[in-house]
Amino acid sequence: MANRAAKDALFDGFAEVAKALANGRRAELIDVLAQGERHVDDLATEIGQSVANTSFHLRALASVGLVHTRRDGTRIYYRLASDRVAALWAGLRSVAETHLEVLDDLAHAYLGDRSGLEQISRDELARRIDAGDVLVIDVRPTAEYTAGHIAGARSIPIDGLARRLRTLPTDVEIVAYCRGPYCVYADDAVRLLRRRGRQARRLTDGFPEWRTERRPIEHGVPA
Amino acid sequence: MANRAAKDALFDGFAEVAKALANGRRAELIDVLAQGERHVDDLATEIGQSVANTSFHLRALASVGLVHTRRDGTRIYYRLASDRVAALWAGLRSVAETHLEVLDDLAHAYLGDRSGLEQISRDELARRIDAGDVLVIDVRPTAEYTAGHIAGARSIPIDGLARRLRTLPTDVEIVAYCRGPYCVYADDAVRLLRRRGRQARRLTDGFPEWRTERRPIEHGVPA
DNA sequence: CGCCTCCTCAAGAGAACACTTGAACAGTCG
DNA sequence: CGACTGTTCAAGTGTTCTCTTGAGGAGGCG
Repeated sequence: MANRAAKDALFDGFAEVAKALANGRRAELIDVLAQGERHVDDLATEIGQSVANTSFHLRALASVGLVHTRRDGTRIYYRLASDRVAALWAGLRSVAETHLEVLDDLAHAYLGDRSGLEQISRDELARRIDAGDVLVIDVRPTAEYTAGHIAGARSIPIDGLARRLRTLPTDVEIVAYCRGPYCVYADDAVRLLRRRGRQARRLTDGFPEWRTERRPIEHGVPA
Repeated sequence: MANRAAKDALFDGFAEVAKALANGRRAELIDVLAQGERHVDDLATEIGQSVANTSFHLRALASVGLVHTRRDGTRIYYRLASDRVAALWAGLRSVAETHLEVLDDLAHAYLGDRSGLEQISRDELARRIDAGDVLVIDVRPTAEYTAGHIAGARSIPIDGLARRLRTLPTDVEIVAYCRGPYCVYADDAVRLLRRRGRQARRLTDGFPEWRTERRPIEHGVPA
């Protein structure tokens, strides 16, 4: 090998990027940021860590260019650097799902039993939206809805779903969606709705996948 | 958060896969294995490490399911678990290329000046192969050619190119390819050929990308 | 201008990682 | 069956990583 040191350094560079994803808390951050930008305090609560530690992890992500920041008043908002990062995160999940044996157990421990949980694909949901015979609810936290949501979806964060049940029409099927296939919010929503006798399914994956396919989205605060 | 411990464990699971890629030597192993299966001794030479250390890294990759093994005689061959792993590796490179600032410098230090190096896309190469007015040479080590190569390509490992120059026709353009965009073999081949007055270009990327697109490939030892 | 909020930095403890060396193991082939 | 080859394992050392605590900015708002 003519130039071993330079080759090693180059591949160490690629490894730096992998290293940024090689921590569960940073992976959670990426997963949340794939929904849209958020500020540090918020992210700390989201991943259940101290603000200092969250800031530290965000710096680790920023130092290899995976996230960018902007300031708004006293707050600093972080966002993914590009769709490529979201795609890399999706690829990582896909590989883990396919090849990492323990992942099934881990997923089952977190998600619980999904056998009675009916799902709907992005394609079918798009058709149903066009037909107009479906109510799409976004059960993620409000901040994520504001940062971007499926066009026409209504924001009903999972915490407020039970209370707001009576405001939902009874004559159409309800489709709930959240962050992605490993997010429990939509699961919880569908289970709750079905217990109350509603016709409900969850979108198989979540908002980032919808956006990545360039399907119609909207931004802005809930009505 | 209802179930913080289970969620953390799940994301630690995803992070395990990233951790497997989070080392320069393991990244080199993935890059080589994306060409096709290889045995441990061979891989150790390829990445410039001891056999023991290489075996250790391969175990790290195997423990998260990224690589599989098979035995043939006294040798054990490692291969990527699936195309998804190759795709993840490609995604990682793409993100690093786009977002990691130092990568340009690292790449330049290893690859040298590419300004005078003419490239050809996969699409165009496919058309030229159909037209039959091009000679495609595979300048990777023989083991990689044997494990799989572009249909119709001739195996001329870079070490033997100068010696075998006279066996190449002078009336067609030559296209050299190797492992991918960060591989120097094809660069060296094109530079050598052009110094000798031949018309030569390199394929922009390499064999794995060609295979991923399901373009025609062949297996087997050089003629 | 000074206080306040939000975020980052620095130091430190405990755990995990990378690579080396030398020994042990597992098949295979004569 | 015994020797050999190719591979893995185990122990050890120096380095890097994670998270905590408490102090130190940066910028806005009263």
